[in-house]
Amino acid sequence: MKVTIQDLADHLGISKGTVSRALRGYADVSASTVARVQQAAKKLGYQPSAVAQGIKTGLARSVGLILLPKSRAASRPFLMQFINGISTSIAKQGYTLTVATAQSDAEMVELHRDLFVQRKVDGFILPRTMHDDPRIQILDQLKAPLVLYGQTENLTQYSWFDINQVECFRRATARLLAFGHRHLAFLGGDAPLFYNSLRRKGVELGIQEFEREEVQLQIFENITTVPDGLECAIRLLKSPQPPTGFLCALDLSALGVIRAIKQLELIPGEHVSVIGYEGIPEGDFSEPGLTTFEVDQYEAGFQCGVKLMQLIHEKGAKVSGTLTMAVLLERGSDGPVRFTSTELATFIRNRKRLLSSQEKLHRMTEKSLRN
Amino acid sequence: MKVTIQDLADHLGISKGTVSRALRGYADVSASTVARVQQAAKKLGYQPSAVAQGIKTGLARSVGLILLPKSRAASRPFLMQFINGISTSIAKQGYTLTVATAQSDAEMVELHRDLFVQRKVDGFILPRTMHDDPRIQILDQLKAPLVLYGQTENLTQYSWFDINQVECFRRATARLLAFGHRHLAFLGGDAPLFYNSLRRKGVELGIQEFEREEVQLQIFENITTVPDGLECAIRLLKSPQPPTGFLCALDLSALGVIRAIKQLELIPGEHVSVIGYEGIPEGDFSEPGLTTFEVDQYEAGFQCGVKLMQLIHEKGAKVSGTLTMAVLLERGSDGPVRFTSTELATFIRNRKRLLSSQEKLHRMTEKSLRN
DNA sequence: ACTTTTCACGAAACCGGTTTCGGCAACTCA
DNA sequence: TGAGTTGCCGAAACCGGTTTCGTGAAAAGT
Repeated sequence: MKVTIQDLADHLGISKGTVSRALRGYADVSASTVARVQQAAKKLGYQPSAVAQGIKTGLARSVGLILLPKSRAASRPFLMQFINGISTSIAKQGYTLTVATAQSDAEMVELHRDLFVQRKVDGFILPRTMHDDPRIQILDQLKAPLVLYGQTENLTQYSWFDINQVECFRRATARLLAFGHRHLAFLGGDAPLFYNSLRRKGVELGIQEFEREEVQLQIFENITTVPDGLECAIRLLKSPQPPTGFLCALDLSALGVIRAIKQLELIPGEHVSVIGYEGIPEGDFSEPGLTTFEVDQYEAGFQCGVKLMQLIHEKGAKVSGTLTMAVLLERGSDGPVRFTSTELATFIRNRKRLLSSQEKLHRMTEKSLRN
Repeated sequence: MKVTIQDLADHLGISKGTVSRALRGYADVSASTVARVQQAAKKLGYQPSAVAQGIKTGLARSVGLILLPKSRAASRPFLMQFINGISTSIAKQGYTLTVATAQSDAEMVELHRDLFVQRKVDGFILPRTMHDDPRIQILDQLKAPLVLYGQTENLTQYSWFDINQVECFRRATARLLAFGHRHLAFLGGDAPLFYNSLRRKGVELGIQEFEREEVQLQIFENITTVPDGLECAIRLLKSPQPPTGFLCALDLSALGVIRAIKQLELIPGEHVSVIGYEGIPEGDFSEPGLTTFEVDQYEAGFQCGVKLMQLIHEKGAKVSGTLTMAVLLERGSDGPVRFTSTELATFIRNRKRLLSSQEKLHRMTEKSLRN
């Protein structure tokens, strides 16, 4: 059924060693033999077993990506394009991507170890880097090649790729300040993850650089889902000193903030501004559209794949880090400030009363239109 | 660095054959030896190389999933959960998921062949089944185990898992008919894919079962993206005999239809009804929310994984097909009919004029509220 | 014409496991 | 006590490749 190198050798009447050398391109095989072997291989549909090759070379020709599907909701949106990017970049060298899922942080670390010692993969791509990432620690011990998607401490020791998130959030902050907002809130994401520090730092940097007036900043952490963002924003907006601009570490929480604003019968982008980060497709369907930084996840995966291939193939290859930018998508969720924080608080407090009268008027309008 | 079975055998002073038998659980190894071996294996961190195992057993302990990332936009949304499902179900037997991407249909078929003859994977899961699917043909030749996510011709020969899409669309159609809609449009998806026939059949069945009055149905194909849906709906709604209800094979096109409705200053769910299929997250952020059938992609992946494991391990295992239901998410994009098709046409034609007068009233209202 | 080099290939070791086979020692049974 | 079992393990073959080594024949050099 399956044709092996021995079958091919028998068919040609030569030794399997010669067949192998012919196919691997060694110099000490005559050109005519090489041609005969290649032709016969094609005819019989022979392709060397990656498994058998791997035993001698020590390489599985696969790289690993391990995901934590359930626990952190934020991991979902970005992954598919990322996977595509990795997989297309490594395909050029005959590599494939091995995807596994862990149910807990502990299992995640084990899985990395197991997959590597079982030689199922030759290296890893680590997304969602943490502070003192336990995956890195164990892979260091095993001397496993790895590329970070994201940053961490001791960055010079590793290859990594990342978006300049500090700069993104510095710009986002400067933007809101330029719009006249003076009361800002930063809704951070997963506190243990490194990205969160970077994004917060960007906000702080943006405020620090701004020297015209006093700026108020409130900081929150672990706001990772739409309900999180919704609830947090409602609380803040009902407070005596509500922020007029929200900087959200994640699009998902930003979408929650937009919902909160609308729940209070305010207009996002007009009464209150929101900026997100990541560029998930949902942001294009909310009303108004979410202003956010769009990350090219395909490119990120692609670059991570390239770096990992270098690490695996060029022994003693130097590690390298790359920082790129995300592009700002200006949609409707932010804009020039309309109220100061104090005015906004008053506006929200009086809103109920105003609303009822507006409702009445609106019903009148509708009726008059129908006739 | 890496500890092999020989290292372990030397360390214990026994032969590697005995070590292997001890770890594989053969009966002819004394209990005490088994214990010693297991203990030493744990201490030295020994795990057999999957590569070396594979050469003898002929199994790579991996299953393949090949994607076509770029060409068809509709492939994106559902995949991440699906991947999670596969990967967790096969993890129990020590299997991993190998994901590869092809850039064209032809390359896709080649990739399936290559991955299997190279023994990189032991079987495949095939999503997005087509009519006379070329992947199936080649894998049949190779006698490669496979599981379909979706249906196809000659279904009894294969293991497959699918949602009862015919029933979903029958119900969707019955629902719109019960709401009083009599002019319907079906916006089909990728014509070569099998799902498209099934969903269309569901619509036709729903209409056929309805015997009270005459129903008009317009059918379109290859409406797979938001812009596709938008453009198609605009055209239909501006026609003399516009549909009052849209049945969309894909959520993405349904979201485009909703945009079209709003672009014409109509209210989705009130003036025109829309129902989608799949349950992508974007549907929850459009306004109104998209009424759709939510597919449990995780479960789908999980079941496909289970079936494939059976095929690979139980030789001569019987193939099996499973059909489940998606659940209807009633959000706001559909509802009782308000206009007949003719009335709707008139309404749309007169809308511009009405709008300007409404605008005037609205501005008055706003002004009165501000003071 | 004889030696030296080059060319092209076969033979065999090797990679890290699994599995078969055979045999020694202890144990059972007549 | 001797023959037949049984338990346990080592030796070796094997899986399908890669790579090293050695060698015979042809080509090149003197």
